[in-house]
Amino acid sequence: MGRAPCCDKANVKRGPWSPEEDSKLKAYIEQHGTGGNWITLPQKVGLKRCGKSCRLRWLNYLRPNIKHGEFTDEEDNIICTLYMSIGSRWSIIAAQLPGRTDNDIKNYWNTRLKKKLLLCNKQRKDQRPRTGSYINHNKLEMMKEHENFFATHQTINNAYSWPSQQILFSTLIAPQNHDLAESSSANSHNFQYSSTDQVYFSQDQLCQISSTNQLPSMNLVNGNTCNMVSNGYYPSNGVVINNGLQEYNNYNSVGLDHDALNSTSTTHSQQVDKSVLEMVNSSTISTTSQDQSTSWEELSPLVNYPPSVFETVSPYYVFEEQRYMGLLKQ
DNA sequence: AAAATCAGCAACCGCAGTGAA
DNA sequence: TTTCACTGCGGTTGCTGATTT
Repeated sequence: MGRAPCCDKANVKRGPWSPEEDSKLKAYIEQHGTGGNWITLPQKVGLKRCGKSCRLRWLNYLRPNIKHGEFTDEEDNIICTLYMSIGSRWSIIAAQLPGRTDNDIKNYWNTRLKKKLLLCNKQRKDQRPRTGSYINHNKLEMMKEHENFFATHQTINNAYSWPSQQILFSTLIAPQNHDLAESSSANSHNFQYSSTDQVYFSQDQLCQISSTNQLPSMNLVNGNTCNMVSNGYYPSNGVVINNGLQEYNNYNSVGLDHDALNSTSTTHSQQVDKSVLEMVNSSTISTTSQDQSTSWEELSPLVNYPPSVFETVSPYYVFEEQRYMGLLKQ
């Protein structure tokens, strides 16, 4: 027994929207809003459409400031970086790209960006063979650097008192103290994440952390801007996820070493996001249909050890979801 | 020129989370 | 505490135009 359908499928129109339907829906919402109830909206508007269909049409096509067309390099970079770190959480990724919808980004990734990355990777493989000794040497160095970083940035790990205004930090690794996330349960309630892969920082702390970085800025909910932190994640095992295509050829990238990743010291391995481990273990990034699945081996060269990362590194990457959620509430 | 294949993308489906009753 | 309607999201489908054979 499944759940009841949201509408009478026999009596609703499906398929592409006509210009008339678009203008009806747009005019109604602009005048009256959604009323917080999509299910009853079609009836009010006079459309023979499912409420979910109306919602989708509005969010993906009709609402103001929707951006269609070519993605910029900067947008490519943001999508790549976030996908590599948080996976296919398209709504979160969309929150970083004003005017873009999650559906747009999902389609763009599946049809073009992924291929672009794979092509890029193939070219690199042809040009620059890997060596095991290089991997091991750099991993050790990275781990040492990482230890030093945390030793000198204790405020990041030990700041347990949070001012009221908070934004979400999502991390590739769980924070040193998982209670950080628990302590913000009221906020975490608003976001659908497990407590092990998120932690909240106040805006003050965020700006303090980001003050040394060199990456593009990002708009916060209150209108302030904050720079993206670092040029990649900085997980405790020393693996750094690159910030995208532009830096792609600048680093002596090495592939992710499965054994090394799984056998890092206990405290480190415990902090590696389990989804990453799953990807590594399965050697596959789950995408959509089977023929579109992407091998982790193929994409792993995006996981880099860029030497320059230590000059400006901060261990976390920021992203902000509330702007997008705000749009949804409009 | 026609058929087959591919690529892009809009739209749908169904699950999970949420909150009100 | 439970139930259920509703929303939001990610995965998937299928249509359409472009390209290749």
